Amino acid sequence: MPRIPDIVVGRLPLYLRALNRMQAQGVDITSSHELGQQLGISSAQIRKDLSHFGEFGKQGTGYNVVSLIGALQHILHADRTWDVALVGVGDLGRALAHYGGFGPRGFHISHLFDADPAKIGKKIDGLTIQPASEIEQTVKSANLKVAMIATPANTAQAVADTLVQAGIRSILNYAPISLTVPEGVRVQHIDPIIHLQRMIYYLD
Amino acid sequence: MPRIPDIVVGRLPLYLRALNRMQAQGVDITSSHELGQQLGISSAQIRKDLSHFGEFGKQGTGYNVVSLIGALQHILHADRTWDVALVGVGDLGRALAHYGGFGPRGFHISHLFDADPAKIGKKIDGLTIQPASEIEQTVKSANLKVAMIATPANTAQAVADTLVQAGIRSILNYAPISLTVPEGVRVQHIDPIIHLQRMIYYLD
DNA sequence: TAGATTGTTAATCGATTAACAATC
DNA sequence: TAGATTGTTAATCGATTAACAATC
Repeated sequence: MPRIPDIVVGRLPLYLRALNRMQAQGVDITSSHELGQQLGISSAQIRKDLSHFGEFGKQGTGYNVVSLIGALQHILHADRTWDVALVGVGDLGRALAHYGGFGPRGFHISHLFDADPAKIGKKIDGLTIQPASEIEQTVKSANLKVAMIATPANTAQAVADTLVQAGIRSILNYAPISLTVPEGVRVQHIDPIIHLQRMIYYLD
Repeated sequence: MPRIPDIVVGRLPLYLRALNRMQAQGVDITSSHELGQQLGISSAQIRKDLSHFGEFGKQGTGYNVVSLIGALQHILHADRTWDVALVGVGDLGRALAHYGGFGPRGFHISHLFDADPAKIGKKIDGLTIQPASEIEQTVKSANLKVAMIATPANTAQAVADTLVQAGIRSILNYAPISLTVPEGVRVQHIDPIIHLQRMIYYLD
């Protein structure tokens, strides 16, 4: 497989989400044009992106929704279930633990951690909250590769360091801070303030 | 002001967040190099981005943290408080309503809406949940421009249409669906699945 | 077949980076 | 002054788009 630009990989999940929606609505076949309209992306870009990975369509017809979903899931490694550690069980962490959208898309929150002694041992949806001190050993023995951080900003970097130390390679960070991680570890940041500020620039 | 590329505007909030952190740590002066290291961005890019808006540094010295914060807040329109409507008060909506990070950054959740009759009239942090049927009138009379959607996917587009109809121009969407909005309305999507899938591609 | 859409190439467009004169 | 860092220009790099032959 040739080197794929990050920006191309980043769009594949958007295609997959739109295709899943089409499938749920009973659509069998789609085209790069239709997909592009739904996503606000040009049809040429969609065809170009897909062409990095193979040929998935049929001239004159378009793409079979189900088989393109399968192909994209395979490319993204979303054709299996990934266990995920969640560190920080405050309001946001609890909302994430309850969120029903992970399971159907192949992610399973398998472990919860928190630093607050009052929370240790409590259960959320049948999952027991473990002390933060157990992160390293637990993540290692469960061989987890994916984690979410939902702690306050001031502890997020230390948590990330511990997670990486334990073998985590993908971190979804909800703490409002830029995390520094070694080469080979991926971080994605979710900070609503950043998104809001990107938009209010355009307001008067 | 010349036309600024979206991608440049999109980085300003990241600069602002890093600078706020520096200020909290008592740092008075920084440089494009230091800022870039913290964010994983080249120093040249930071200087180029800022140069779209004016001259904020001093040769040989760098940037005064406090005054660059002020300049960026002004550019982004983050030097005032924006009232925000929140539609959908499930687990996630409640977590957002409780989140303490909005106020200090100039956002104030001023109205809550939900479609569930059982929730109407209940209070969260002193704010009464209003019925979704009141969105249009309330948003208009409060002259709100910013909203967050935290409803299920199947109602998000209808909610967005109503919000836009009522004058909302910036939507932060937590529902896992691509929203379609008219020209002149900005949408930012927050969907953890998308971010997770972007990362697992790189795992084996 | 006629119509439609893919996959791909080449051209265009835009963003990033390197380098340096200006200057604090 | 000597050292450092800005703001900016020009060069490089990469991404997007337009266009079309291939073909279902």
